[in-house]
Parts: sequence; structure tokens; C-alpha cells
Amino acid sequence: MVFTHPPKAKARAALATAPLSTHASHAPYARVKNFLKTGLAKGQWVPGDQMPSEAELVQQFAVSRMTVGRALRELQAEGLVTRVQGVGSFAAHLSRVSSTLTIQDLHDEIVARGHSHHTKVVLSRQEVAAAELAAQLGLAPGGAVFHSLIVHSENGVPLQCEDRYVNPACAPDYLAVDFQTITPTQYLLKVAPLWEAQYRIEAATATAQEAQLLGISVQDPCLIVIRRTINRGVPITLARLVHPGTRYQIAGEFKP
Amino acid sequence: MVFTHPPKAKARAALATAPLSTHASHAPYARVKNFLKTGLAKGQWVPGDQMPSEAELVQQFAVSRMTVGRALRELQAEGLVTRVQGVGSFAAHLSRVSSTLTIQDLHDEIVARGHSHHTKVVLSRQEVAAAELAAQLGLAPGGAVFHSLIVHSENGVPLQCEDRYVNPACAPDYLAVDFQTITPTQYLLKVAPLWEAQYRIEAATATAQEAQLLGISVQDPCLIVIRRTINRGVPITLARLVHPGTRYQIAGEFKP
DNA sequence: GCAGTGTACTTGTCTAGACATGTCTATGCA
DNA sequence: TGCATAGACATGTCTAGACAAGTACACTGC
Repeated sequence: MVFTHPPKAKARAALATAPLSTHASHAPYARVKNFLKTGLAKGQWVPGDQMPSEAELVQQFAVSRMTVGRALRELQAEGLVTRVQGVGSFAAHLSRVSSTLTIQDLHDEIVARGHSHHTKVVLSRQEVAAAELAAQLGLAPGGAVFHSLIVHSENGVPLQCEDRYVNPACAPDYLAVDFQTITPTQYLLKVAPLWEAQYRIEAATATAQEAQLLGISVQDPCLIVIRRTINRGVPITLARLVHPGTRYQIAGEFKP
Repeated sequence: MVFTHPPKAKARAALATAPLSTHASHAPYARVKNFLKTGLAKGQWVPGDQMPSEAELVQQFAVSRMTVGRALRELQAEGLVTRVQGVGSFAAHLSRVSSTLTIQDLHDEIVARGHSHHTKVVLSRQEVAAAELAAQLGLAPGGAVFHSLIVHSENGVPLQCEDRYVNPACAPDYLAVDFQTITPTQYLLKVAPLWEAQYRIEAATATAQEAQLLGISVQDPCLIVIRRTINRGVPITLARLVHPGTRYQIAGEFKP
């Protein structure tokens, strides 16, 4: 089932702009969903309250049950509504501040801000994997591993020190890649589609080398993201991303 | 539409256990969804590939179009599939490592680990809001604001210093709450249902007072979460949560 | 009083067909 | 050659009705 090609650029652009237009709320299921959502936002139903039943909504909006069912099911998927078979639909208790944390490629992030991104490759070579590293990447102890050390700068200011180990089996040509043109993240996503990842965010000091590369003191607090990506059970890469605490923060919001 | 009470505890427990059973995949829409999902996981369709059309799936599974439509729509909502009207469904490019970051109450987190949680209230009083703080909480400059400073310990080790300002209009009884019994987060969630939140994660050093309360040096890196929650446009609280970098990390994973 | 039963109401799911809308391509005309 | 158009095909959405399964509550018989 490998067809000619993915959706054309034109099609994707249309997809990105169209569905959010006012046109979207013309659909009956969207009108029902919107009615319930704004009611929740206005506090018409506080957490725990029973919301209108499907039958009531069917009457009120003069639509079929499938339609109001879809509206309620989507609200349930968004965590705004709790439904219990045989009992009813209830305004959900929004007990946790949860939001979609997106760790995207730093290059995209910098470019999105309209700034310039510069890459300095400090190191890019094959090494022998130490025991712990080999275990993390699923390699034989003492096996070969690719190692790159890159400093990313925004408008000339070092923003991230990217220390990365790569499983050679997944990306045999990794060392030949020109990281001025494409970031390791982008290259690896192209070579091995992402399917699973683990991350850890911590605050610590940088190593002496990292501090020097970032132009900071070894005592300065850094925000460190450690990320391991896996593709179909095979570990692809292990990355340690060190950011000066004063120059990089992770921000987000939660809005149901 | 304020009924007697939310779904009973019994009902909720049933809800939590039942839907994940094997029973779930008996539903035709779930079987179709599962077929596509495992195919994607196995790499049967790599990102960009065209997936079977609704008509093909209708034939293959001998179900109606609404059923395969629901399966595909849910996969689209999960970000695994990209659909373009008039063209087809495609395996999505999983270009971003995004996962649901849940910042839950520290008390729950500690208890979930089977450890003991201890709270020390350093400060709990009414103050006059400075200009910047008043703006953040939507108060009149110079207006009253509640201020609490609490240290949370896990098994006797200080883990978090919670410096919190609360809008008195949203929680008039805030200062009378016994924080040994209920955490500020829990209390505020009860008083003012959560509807919107903003957060920022950064690495920095603690203040002298915070360092002393946490039993660390003022030079030690700390993971700091700053969170502002809003209810129907009205800011409720502004919290600064300081964690010793060596004792607290944020971890998560991404698995579609 | 108490256990069992029936009934009403709720959500969960599916079907078969319909019309709308967007995209692509082959065909025919200028 | 170049352009317009008609069809084929894909998704987007809705309907009206059906059966299943779970819950709550009143009623009945002991």
C-alpha cells in the first residue's frame, strides 16, 4: 500500500487553514459541542453537575442522536465531560493541570521567533559504547556508537549544547550528515520515523566543557532535557540537551 | 440542571476498570482502529503513505462507513493519521515529540510513591499587593492579597518550596484553611474549578530564604515551576514552586 | 422490614443510505 | 498546445431506527 506520494503541499496548506474557519461551526455536531463547551466555560454546569442527556439535546437541536453523541464523545475525549453508561453525562472535575508539552526541534523554535540559528559542530565521530550507554541504546557492550556534540546559537548567543549518541544500525550515514543544513533531530526523524520517546527535565550545572561551549560559569544553573527515542522497540538515539537557565525556559498553557 | 450528585463512587470505579478490558476491542470500530494502529506501529505504512480508504476498510471488515469513519477520525484526533478530503488518509509525520505533561498535586505524587508527605507552613497572611503582582492577579494596585509560603517534604526531605499568592475574591477563607489536612492546590481546585492555566519551567538558583528552607546552598540549581491559574477570566492564584535540582525531576514519555 | 423484579432512562454502538464537498484525471474542444 | 469540463473517488457529515448494556427506583411478594 505504498502509493505515489503523500498529500501535496497545496493540500496540506488547505488543511491547515480551512477547518478552523467559521464554516466549521455550521456543522450541527459542532454547534452542539460549542453550546456545551461555552456552557461549561461560563460555569453553567460546575464539576459534578449532570449535563443534558442525549435525548434532551436531540430535541433541543432537532438533530439525530448520532450527532449529539459525537459532540459529547469528543468533549469526553477532551476531558471536559465524564460519561457513565446508564447514568448520564457530567461536567468533569478538571483536577489536574495537564497540557500537551511539545518538545520540538530547536531550529524550528528559533526560526519561528524570526531569529537566526547557527550551528557549531564540536565533535562528530564513532566511539566505543560504554556499558551503561550500550544498555540504553540496546547495543552490544563495547560496540560502535556515533557521538556528536553540537552547540546551537540564537542570534549568536549559545542556547543549547546537544550531546547526542546514535545507534549506528538506525542511521548508518549519521556522521556524513552536514549539520549546518539539517539538525540531528530533523535528520533522525527522516531516517527513522518517531514512534516512542522518553524524556526527563532537570536542573543541574553543566560540565566544564559544556559551560565553556555555552559561555557560562560551571556554577550557573542549567535546564537539562534528556531524551531517548525508540522506533519499533529499537532505541535510536540518546540526547542530552543543556540550556543556560537564564536563556531558556519551557512555557505552556492549559485551556480545555 | 443541578442534580443531586455526581456519579457515585461505585460507578466511577467501574468506569475506571471496565473500558480497558479486552472487551473493548470487541467493538467493530475498535477492531478497525486497532488494525490500523498496529499496522502503523509495525511500519506497514511509513509516514506519508496512503492508508486504506474508507471504502476498502468497509469491504475488508464488513462494517458500515460510519464505523470505519469513527476509527479513522479517532486516529486523526490522536495525531497518527492525516486526512485530506477528496484525497485520502495518510500515515502522519510524527514530527514533534509531544506528550501530555501533567503537573499534578505534589501530595498525590508523594503518596503515589508510597512515601510520607509532611507540610510546614512558614507563612500565611494577608498582604498588600505590589504593582506587578496586582496586575498578574487582576487586583487593584495596593489591594489585599493572600500570601502563603509552605515547604513540602517527602520522607522528611524538603522537596518543594511553595510560594503562593491568592486572589481573595476567589477564596475568601484561604487563610483559615489547615494546610496540614489539605494542600493549597487541592483547596483551590475545590473552591474554584480549574479552567485555564499557564506555566513556565526554568532552572535558576533559589533565594536565600528558599535555600534555607530547603536545606540547600544558594548556589544549588533548582527546578522552578511558575504557575498561574485562571477561572472564567479571573486569575485565582500565582504560585512559584522551587525544587532542589538533585531531588526533583520531571519525567514523561510519548507513545502514540 | 427486606429481597427480588420490572420498568424507565441513560449511554454505547451499529447500520444503510444519503447528500455535500474537495481533489484528481482523462477527455474533448478550441 | 492549452484550457475547460465531466466523471471517479475520497472524505465530511447527517438521519432514523435499532439493539445492547448499565443504572436507578418503585413496586411486589414474602
